Amino acid sequence: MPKRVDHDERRTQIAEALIQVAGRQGLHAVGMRDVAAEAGVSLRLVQYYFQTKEKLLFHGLQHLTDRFTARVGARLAAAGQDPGPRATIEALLLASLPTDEESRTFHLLYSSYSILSVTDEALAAQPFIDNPDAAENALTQLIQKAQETGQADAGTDARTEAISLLAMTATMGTSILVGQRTPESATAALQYHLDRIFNSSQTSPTTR
Amino acid sequence: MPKRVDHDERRTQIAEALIQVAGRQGLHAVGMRDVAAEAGVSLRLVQYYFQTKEKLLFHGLQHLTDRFTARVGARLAAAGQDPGPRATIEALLLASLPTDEESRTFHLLYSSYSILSVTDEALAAQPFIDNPDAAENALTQLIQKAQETGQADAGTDARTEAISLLAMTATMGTSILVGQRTPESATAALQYHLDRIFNSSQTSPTTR
DNA sequence: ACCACTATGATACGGTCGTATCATAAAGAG
DNA sequence: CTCTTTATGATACGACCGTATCATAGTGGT
Repeated sequence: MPKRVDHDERRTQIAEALIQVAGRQGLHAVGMRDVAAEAGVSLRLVQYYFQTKEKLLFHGLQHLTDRFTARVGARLAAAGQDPGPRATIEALLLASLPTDEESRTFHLLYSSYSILSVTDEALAAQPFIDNPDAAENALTQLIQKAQETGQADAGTDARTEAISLLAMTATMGTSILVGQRTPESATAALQYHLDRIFNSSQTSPTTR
Repeated sequence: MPKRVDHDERRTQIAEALIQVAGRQGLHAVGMRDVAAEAGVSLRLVQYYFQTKEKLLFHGLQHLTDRFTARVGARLAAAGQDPGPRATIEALLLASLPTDEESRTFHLLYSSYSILSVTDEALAAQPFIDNPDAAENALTQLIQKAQETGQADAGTDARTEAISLLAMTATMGTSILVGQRTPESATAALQYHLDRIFNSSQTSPTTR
């Protein structure tokens, strides 16, 4: 049966299997045999494409961030072109909340990787989010822009507010994940702060 | 050498060994043999006091929350009696940040347990924080009280602000843990919001 | 003084996991 | 059409882990 097959495609398929099973059992509990079974291939094949488990985990992480980036990008595009700073921020933040199965897996695995990287220096060396400050900088600039155009209260510290929004969103995501909070209440809390930061121009309907 | 020994004391000793080694290697990586070695006892003894690893983990978690509760209580006591709502909130929040080795371990293990409980229903069934809403309710009441006495801006939603402060603090803690943020910058962001919520009565000097 | 029970040690067992080895079927090159 | 290379399968190995078993030393009760 061995035809000439696209390597990258195969690797992607296996990486997605890893993400699937990790989302189900937890990242710590996935073995190479689980991944192989989930992908519908033999254990040997997983070894063939990723020589070691460590490399598989790294690639899976990479694939996860790629998919997440694409997802956020799609949400932004869905918000329309130039939807205004507030709607843009809303799209960014709400896209990060675990509201469906895919984003739930995203959040769980991101958190798992983060916690793992505290005690695993090999993982910590991996640049596992493109740039940890990228989102922070983007939000800061959006808020500053809104302040300049009078859409946002000029009296607030844009960077601190950006940091705060991201921090809140992260914890809200985890709270949703563990069942302590509903997506609705998390969204409400975020909206509360957006209402505070931005002047009362109405919310873009496409992002609600 | 077997004297009559206090069981609870022994269990505590072993649980602390678990916390120690888990803080070093990560919760997922601790084995019973590691715990035994860390406690300076034999593997058999760990089995003797905790029949199964699951029970050991549960007890370790329990012990962790107890120590954390005691720590927060000590911080509150150190803030003096009736230090005012803002100082009390400051003490609560800052006590949760991983600023020293002990609180660093606390935060790491709490986070690990939380993430683990998403995919481990036995852990999820454990009531692993006394009451998840206890801190939220406490903060809400403190803010409300300050609003009634004019110490805080009456125009804010006390509960949402409480939720937000706790959410921010949690993420800040993780950020400090992974080295993305310094304790100082985390504190500064929290102070920013306290300054916003509370009227400009100066901060209690004992908590800075 | 002896007995029964608590406390501790040494070691073994079955399972799983990551990895390695051996084998071989298919496909492109000449 | 062979031959080399790529792709896949079956299986084995050594390590480790949680747990169980067997043994025994010390101690309190009577």
